[in-house]
Amino acid sequence: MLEETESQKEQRKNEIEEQKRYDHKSIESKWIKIFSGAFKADPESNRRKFCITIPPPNITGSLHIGHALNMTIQDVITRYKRMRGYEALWVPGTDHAGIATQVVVLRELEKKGLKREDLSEDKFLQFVEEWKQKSQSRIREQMEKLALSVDWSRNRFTLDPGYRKAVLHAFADLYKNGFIYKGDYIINWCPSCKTALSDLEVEFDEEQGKLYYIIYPIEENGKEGITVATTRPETLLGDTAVAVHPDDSRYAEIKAVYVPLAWRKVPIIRDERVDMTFGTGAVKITPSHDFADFEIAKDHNLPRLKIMNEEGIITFGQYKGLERFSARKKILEDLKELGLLSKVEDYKIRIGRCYRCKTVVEPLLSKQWFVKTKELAERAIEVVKEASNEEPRINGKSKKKGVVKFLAKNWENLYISWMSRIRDWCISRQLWWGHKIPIANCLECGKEFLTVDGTPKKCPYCGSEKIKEEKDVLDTWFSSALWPFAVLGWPEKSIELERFYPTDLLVTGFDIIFFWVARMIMTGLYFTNDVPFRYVYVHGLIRDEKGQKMSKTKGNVLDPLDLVEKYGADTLRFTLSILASQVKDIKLSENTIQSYYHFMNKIWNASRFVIMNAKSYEQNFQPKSIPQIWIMGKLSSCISKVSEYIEEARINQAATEIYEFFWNDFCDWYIEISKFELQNDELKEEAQNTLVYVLDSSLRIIHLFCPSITAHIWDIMKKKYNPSEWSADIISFAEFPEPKSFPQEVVEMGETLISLVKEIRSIKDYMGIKISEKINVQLVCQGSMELFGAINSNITWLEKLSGSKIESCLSIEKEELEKKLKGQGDKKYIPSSVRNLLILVEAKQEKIEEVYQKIKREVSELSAELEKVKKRLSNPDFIEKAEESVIEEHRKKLEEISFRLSHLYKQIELMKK
RNA sequence: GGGCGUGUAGCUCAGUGGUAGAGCGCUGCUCUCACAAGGCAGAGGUCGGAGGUUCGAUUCCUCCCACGCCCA
Repeated sequence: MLEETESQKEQRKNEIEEQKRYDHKSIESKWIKIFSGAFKADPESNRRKFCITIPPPNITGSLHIGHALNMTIQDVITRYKRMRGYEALWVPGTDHAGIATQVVVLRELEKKGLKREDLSEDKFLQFVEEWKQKSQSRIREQMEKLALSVDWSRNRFTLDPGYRKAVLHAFADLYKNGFIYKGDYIINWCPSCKTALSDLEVEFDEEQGKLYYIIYPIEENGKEGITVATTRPETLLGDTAVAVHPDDSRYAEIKAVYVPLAWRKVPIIRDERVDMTFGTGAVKITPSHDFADFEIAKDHNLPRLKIMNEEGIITFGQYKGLERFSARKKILEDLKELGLLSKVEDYKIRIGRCYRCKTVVEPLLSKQWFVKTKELAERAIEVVKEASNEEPRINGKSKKKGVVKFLAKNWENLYISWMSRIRDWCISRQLWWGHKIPIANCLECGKEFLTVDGTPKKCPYCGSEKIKEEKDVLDTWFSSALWPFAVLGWPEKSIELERFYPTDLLVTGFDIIFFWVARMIMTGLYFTNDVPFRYVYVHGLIRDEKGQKMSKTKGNVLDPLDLVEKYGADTLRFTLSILASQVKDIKLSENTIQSYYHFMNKIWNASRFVIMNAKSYEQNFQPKSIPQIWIMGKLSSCISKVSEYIEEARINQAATEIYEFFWNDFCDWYIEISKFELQNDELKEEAQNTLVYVLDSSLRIIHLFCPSITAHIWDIMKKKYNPSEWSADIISFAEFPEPKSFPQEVVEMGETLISLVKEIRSIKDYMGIKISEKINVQLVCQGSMELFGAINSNITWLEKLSGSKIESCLSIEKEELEKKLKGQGDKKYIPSSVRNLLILVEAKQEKIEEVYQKIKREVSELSAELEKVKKRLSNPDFIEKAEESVIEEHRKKLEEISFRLSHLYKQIELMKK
């Protein structure tokens, strides 16, 4: 797949060697093409499987930065599993998003001067079809630019023919088994979208409104009666009762009142649900236009009277034809005139608005289809509760089958509490765009029947051809509830379903746990008798740098495509990964993204160094020097940690871990040290091997987050070194690195040597000595042969990196030490230490005073620390109860501090002389 | 009103029952042949407040304060 000619080889060589700066553009455009065709999963392979289905983006437009976060998380985990040897399938797709798409498309048409009323359904569907195709190709392009490892051959859409089958099958099954019913019910109605909305599609907010006190007279056209308080006076036209609390003595005598303006005589009913303290304690009951009233009316057998139509226009009496808010005005005027409006108060009301078009939602009585949820919810709660004590670890060992584990407990609680209060789910929508409800009615015998198998011409009961099909469509969430199994071929017994279901992980934002996650679990259990996914990872929302929600109207959106263009997908993905936290929203600014571009540049340049300096590579090598063993040891612990974090879906931790290893350990130290090893004939070869090995492993890890840059460099390395172990064509299919073990004491020796360099640099700095200026240093090894040997065998880089001339000895005579500290001629030494290594740094006479202050401060800090440690160690409870390792650490620390202090004290004394 | 979450360096946030971390910003030095989008060295925090558990709390518990979200 990646064969190349000699001239291409030359070009490649020049590219990495000549390009001093990382440039994402050409690299990413090359690799996203390769990635887009590379991840076709094979159901027939005999690897373990790992499967994710994407939360399908709506075809309302393009992807926003939240999608980028969501998809990055999925990709990191999928790529990890794939590199760990799993047959990984990540199914992409899109959602038709009934109401949302209809709103957007109608808006588009309005811009062209076309109104909904002027359109036929067919015409509209044609427009939507065009829109869909544009939107889908835009989404695909965006996803490809994010370098996601999805299987494009299995791309799905919630309204494609295969999916339609699944939806029909599901509806028919639920219908036949009595889980779907049709009924008159009060629902949320959007007069602008002209459709029913589910409870979840209404957004409630406190708004400033008014509370109106209206007198309901006892006599027709009278002035005396019961005063009721309401926030929606226009609904009084539909009142069929006034309710009071049974214990409310104020109204005990009154049996009936007249509804003003409508002049309907209605009973006073007594119901415990009435709040005696609200308003006057008497409330109007409008069964057809209020949820609570609907319930109360049902229990008291009150008539239901509809006074408003689907467009929010009054259909009753003298107010007929008035829009609801103008009707309110007119009714208030009329009440005032009659003296029946006794008071108006400012009042904060909870107003529900349509989540798509923000129109004030009207509770309305209407005929709708519902799914009975109680029974379905019970099982869906069970499977989450059962997983409650499982480890939050993907494929954790003790994971039971058939349960769903939320990877953060708080979401689990939220899910359970919501599911326990679930109401029947209104699934019919009065839209053009969606799955038509597969039901028809016979106009002759009046019976209702399913039309799942094509449209029947006749009624199956009486044979009449006069039938009427349902016009309503299904709630979008009805079809997306089937997503995890429908995309795998359900209801067919496909090989994919067999092999990849139940899926392993769902990654989603918390805002759709109820809309979607809960419903998938319910339908999954019902239809497949299994959970749809084993783990749910819930991530936060992306906000702008001020913590505000991003929205087009606020103009604070960050477009992922813009960001990819400017900084590259690798940078964006790494930034999102390192910021991705399981509990909190993410505040993202462009500045942050920019700073991680530096990391890409670092990867690029470190790779340049390795590729330019390592002429060959032998994978099976034994690191020789302390720095080599040190970096290999650090790499191993980095690998272990990253693996663990990924499996716990702690993406940010994993990203931080590799970032720090790569930059701080590999670049800042090992590469610097290797510059000297490469000039040493004895170490040269192993240094090259170490460089290539560590870079290779690092790239494989970073690949999870930054696919293109790592694939690009790895490809160059593969062609250059091509060891037999690198069998994969591209890094995406290479094995994830495995940790190896190295002698701990050597790794620690490496740390000591590095600390020594840091210490000398630091001393030089506060003495005001330039980096380029060399100073004399004497190291006293306190009798440790290992230390003495280590210093001598690493003397070249120790001297170069610390900017000093080092002399070392095993131990030093007391007199000689004092002589050095007191000074001889104009030479005087300053003591310092690292672990048990005494460092004597030659100081110039005129710098001594500057150093004195610094040492004094250090002494006081160290003394305080020493006291603390001493106190703790002399506490018998501590010795008795603390863990042995902790005590040991404290002892070591005590030793180290005392060692260090003793020299500093001496210095201060001597300085005073 | 109920529930959940958050409060750590100037800013954005990690993290942990045993000596406080990163990035950006800031100060000083430094173009050393992978990288100045770099390197080196620093300044800066009683980890929101008060109690409690513990040998030991920034971490666990309780209460309080502030902010945010969800539900009524």
